[in-house]
Amino acid sequence: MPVTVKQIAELAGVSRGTVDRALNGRGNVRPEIEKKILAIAQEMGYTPNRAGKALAYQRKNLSFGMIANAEGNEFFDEVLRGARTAIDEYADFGISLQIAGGRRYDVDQQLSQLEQMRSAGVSGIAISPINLPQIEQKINELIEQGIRILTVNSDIENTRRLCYVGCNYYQSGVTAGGMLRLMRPQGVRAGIITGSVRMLGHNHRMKGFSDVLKSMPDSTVVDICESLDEAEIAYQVTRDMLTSHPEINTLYFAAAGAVGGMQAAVDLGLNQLTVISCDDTEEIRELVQKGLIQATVCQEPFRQGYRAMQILFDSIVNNISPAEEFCYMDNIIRIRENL
Amino acid sequence: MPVTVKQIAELAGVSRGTVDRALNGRGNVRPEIEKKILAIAQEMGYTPNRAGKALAYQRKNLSFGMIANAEGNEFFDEVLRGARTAIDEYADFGISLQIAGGRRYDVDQQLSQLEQMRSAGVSGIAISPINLPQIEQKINELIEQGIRILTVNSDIENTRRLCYVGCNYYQSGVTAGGMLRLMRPQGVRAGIITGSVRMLGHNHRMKGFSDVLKSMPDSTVVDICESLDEAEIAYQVTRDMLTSHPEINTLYFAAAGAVGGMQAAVDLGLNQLTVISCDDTEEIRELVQKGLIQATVCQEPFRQGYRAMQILFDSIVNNISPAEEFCYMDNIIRIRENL
DNA sequence: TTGTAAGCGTTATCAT
DNA sequence: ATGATAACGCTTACAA
Repeated sequence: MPVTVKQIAELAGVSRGTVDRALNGRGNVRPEIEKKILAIAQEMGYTPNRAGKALAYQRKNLSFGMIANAEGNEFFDEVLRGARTAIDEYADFGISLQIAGGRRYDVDQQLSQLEQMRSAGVSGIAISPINLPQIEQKINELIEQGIRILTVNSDIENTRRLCYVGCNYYQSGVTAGGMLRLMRPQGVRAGIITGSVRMLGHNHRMKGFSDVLKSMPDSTVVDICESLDEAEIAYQVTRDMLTSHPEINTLYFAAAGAVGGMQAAVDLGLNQLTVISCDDTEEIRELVQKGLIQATVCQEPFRQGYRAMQILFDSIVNNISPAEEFCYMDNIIRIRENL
Repeated sequence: MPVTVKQIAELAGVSRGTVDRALNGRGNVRPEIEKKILAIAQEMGYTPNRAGKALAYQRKNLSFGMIANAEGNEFFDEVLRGARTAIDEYADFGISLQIAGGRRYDVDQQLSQLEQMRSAGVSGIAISPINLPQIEQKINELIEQGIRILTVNSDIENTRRLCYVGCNYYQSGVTAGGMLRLMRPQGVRAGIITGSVRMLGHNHRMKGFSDVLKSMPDSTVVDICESLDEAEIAYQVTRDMLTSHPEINTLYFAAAGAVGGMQAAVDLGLNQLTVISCDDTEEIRELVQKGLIQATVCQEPFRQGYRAMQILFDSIVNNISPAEEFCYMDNIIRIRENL
């Protein structure tokens, strides 16, 4: 039988209002009474009833924000779907979700989106931040004003963000390397196609992949090139790489770009390559289905969005801080048979 | 702004009580009024507020039951953990969980557990059933009396159970076969160690695995043996199999038994085997870590328990039937690098 | 500083 | 058959 505010009030010989003030540190309670109330609550193992809270919270009309600058990106659509699913589960708290999309890598846009969220009065924000000092500063400014902020999918330093929710990029690379180890245990000549060497996550993936490679006999990374996440560029750089390094027998796509890149391999008539990629967009799935990609390492985008909202909720509504600073998703291996 | 019973009542010109009776089919409402109310609710897109419901449900003191006869089984512990986690999230509905454990394969025990749940007045039961007619009959009897029942991890036929929640065994076998395809694309001579040929799930796994093997050049299943999920038996039958078929280069453990089986392989000095197993108990993880098992195909036990409770809840509290008759978990591939 | 009372949405009981 | 009312637990505006 769970303890209620009412019971605590009776035991402490005060009213429910006073208990509420004490429990939630709203002030205006005589210190000795406050102590007594907290002690009783502690001893009886009081946990607020979620339903009661929800009903009362409705009138507050809280809202959360999500900033992910990746218009029409299939991956981020999943993240958003996860976020919406979580928010739907908080419907009885009257919490709504504001979403800001837009172009990638546009600093001014992201700054103004943050500002707009602030003036809209959101209580918390999940953001996939551009890794620049101006953004750091703006984030800290909002946090200063009491807004809870966490990062999703990519992280940023020097801020007091609640936590990071997303891929463990290094381990993603290690896992890709592990699949390679099982498929081609030696004599690997790998070409890596990354998104951008300026993207921390992509670099961590490459590091993880390379670290595994180093432990394998007679295996090396031959070359690295950048796709900038564009199919045409991916096509060209992959084609160039494969042409100038005919010894390459393995490709690792550490970011988007597999579609363009594999087209190059097909055009060059290379069908003995071992290929590993990231994520499972529709296009990637097709390539896995066709056998052009042997395995792809995925990062649970849905859960990223879901967990992000869950953590904001716990922080704002229940005043519970995230258990870990880094909330990593699982690195899921997909092959043709378990797509 | 969500619609409430109160609003519907005003619009229909009746009291909240009447709306409640109409909406929940409790009877005692004039048919014309009932129709009108339902129409309004439909049109306005009424969905009951979860928090309000929770508060009201508290006094009902509902309870769910879980029957899994596998005392101290690491796998089922995870299923139970998932179930408990879900129930904790329904704490504000005042729902509790009754768990029945005990010995495996004891029909009388399971029958009496079902009976005990009934007399304890549970509203729903998740059961990992023994696949026998007596159990079928008992399950149908309870369902007849209004108790919602679903199966977890193993299924049973000829019942009106809500749905099955658990492993897609066939696809689990296919996935294992897929990993083999990537690691040893041809010339496979496979030995399979199953749990029991009387276990449907194990058979489906073998079928899936064999189907993939058939599509691979020069590959066959050499022999199949039963471990009965006991380490010592697994040791002996694996040892016998490997001794009488020295051509075996691949092992597939379609159930528990990998620990005993791999001990046999080690004792025989066979260290070039490709080995695939199921699940990720502590012992399996060790074997993967050591490199004796290359990959293991897991079935999300936590989520099985969690989903089972979620489906019971939706059925009982929200009167929503499960979307699919088969609620399959994902088949997760684990290798050393993403354990 | 503290208490009172109303309100959130749903359900159940008791009158009518 | 229907309506009125209270109850669930929490928050808060207002009164004392």
